[in-house]
Amino acid sequence: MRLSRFFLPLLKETPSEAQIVSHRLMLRAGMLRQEAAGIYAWLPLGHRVLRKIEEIVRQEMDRAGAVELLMPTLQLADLWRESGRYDDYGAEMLRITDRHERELLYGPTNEEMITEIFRAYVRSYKALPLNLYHIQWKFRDEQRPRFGVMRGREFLMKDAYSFDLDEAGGKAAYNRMFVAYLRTFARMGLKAIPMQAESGPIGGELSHEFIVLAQTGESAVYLDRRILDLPIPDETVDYGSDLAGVVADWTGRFYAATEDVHDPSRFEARTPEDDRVTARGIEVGQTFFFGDKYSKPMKAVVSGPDGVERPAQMGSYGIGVSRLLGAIIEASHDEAGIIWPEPVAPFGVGIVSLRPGDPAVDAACEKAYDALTAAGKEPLYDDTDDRPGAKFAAMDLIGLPWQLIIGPRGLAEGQVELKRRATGERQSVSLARALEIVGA
RNA sequence: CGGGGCGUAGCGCAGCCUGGUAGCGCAUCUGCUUUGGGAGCAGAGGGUCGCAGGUUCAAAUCCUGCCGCCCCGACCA
Repeated sequence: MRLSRFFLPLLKETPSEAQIVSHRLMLRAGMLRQEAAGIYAWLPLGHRVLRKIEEIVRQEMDRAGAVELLMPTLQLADLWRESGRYDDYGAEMLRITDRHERELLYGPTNEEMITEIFRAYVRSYKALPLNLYHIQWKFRDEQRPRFGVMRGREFLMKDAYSFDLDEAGGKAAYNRMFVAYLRTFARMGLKAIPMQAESGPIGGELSHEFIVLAQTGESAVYLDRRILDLPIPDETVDYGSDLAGVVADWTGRFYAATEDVHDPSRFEARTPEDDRVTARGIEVGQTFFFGDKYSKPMKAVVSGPDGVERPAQMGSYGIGVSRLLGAIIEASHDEAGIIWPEPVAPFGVGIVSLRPGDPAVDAACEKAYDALTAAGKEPLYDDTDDRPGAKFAAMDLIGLPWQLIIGPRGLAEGQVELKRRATGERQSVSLARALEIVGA
């Protein structure tokens, strides 16, 4: 992409509504525009990151055996009356009436709808286990939206729903999602720690919150340092095998709790003083196993091998896709701007032309642009007439992993400059060598 | 939902107390000069002062109501 053809409305000054660093940086980097409290338009740069995150989530869900579908944003109130949650949910649920006076709601989650779909088609244990997921916009009418995408009202969420015949099957499904979550967040460059959680309005007794550690996190967390060194299952993990051991490693060995459920005396009893860490965290996902909480009232039953019908054992598994943008920035930035982990960066390499119009500079930039494009590195080529200083500041702000700086001075000596955004490290090398280093 | 604050040009703000018909910086546009870490000079465009009433010869300014947004708390993916 040529910057002169892109839409990247950078702000030099910080809009006054933005309080936390991720919100400020997303606005300044031209990723996001607020349209109403907690409701945002995703500008091209933000949209590219959103899609990258979504794709990682999708790949890991598919790998774990989940099947993607897409449910609507609007749901009938009657469906929610079946589970009893229409009245329970309160003012957080956005309720809408159509021209026929039909009561609708903008879905805050989809347990009822997925259960309705399941019961319409699935009758036999032979179709199980089944895990269906979608990535869709949700709406929760927060009393006080804040922190940009970290706590918006409209947000993009991946939610998966597992169906099994019995509790053992349901817990195995839970474990598969648990492992998939470890992998998903790790692939985005995040340390997300599963912590014992309250299950809130979703219900159920088995639940974990996945918490990203960041100094600016919304809530305090307490954990055993050693949990940070536990290995993440690699891509060869066998989702057909028993994963209870992996889950037990992450949940049973070391203390980790959010402030809501923190128990100081247990923390001190289980964790040596030197390993006790108090930090702040951002919740990016939550897993629930809730058995027949929805399947029973909604009559989603399957026949077992014995011919007896019983309610499906269900779990649900959410990831805050749009919130992850904020969480990643909170965990990865400096004074100059964002530092994107490579897998979610909107572009892989920024090419900075220090003198557009100079034949040698133009030729070198074009060559780099073609090579990087061909190698799938998704370059962003700053071919504008801005001054060098402005270009450097812009590149640092938008946080691409690499900056390839090409100017007449260096080219005269056969060199370009390659800068690593994360470390600030620069090296002067030949263009060919620079392309080799970034993998083109 | 309790408490507080703010709505003036795309962004950041001053002006309001003490009414006299709107200003600064950045950004934008034009020209010239510049060009390796957010350039300089000269000129230009852009605002029903959140909305609706009211007071007044006159309202950004005073009064009333409404709307929107932000912050602290309670609550939450």
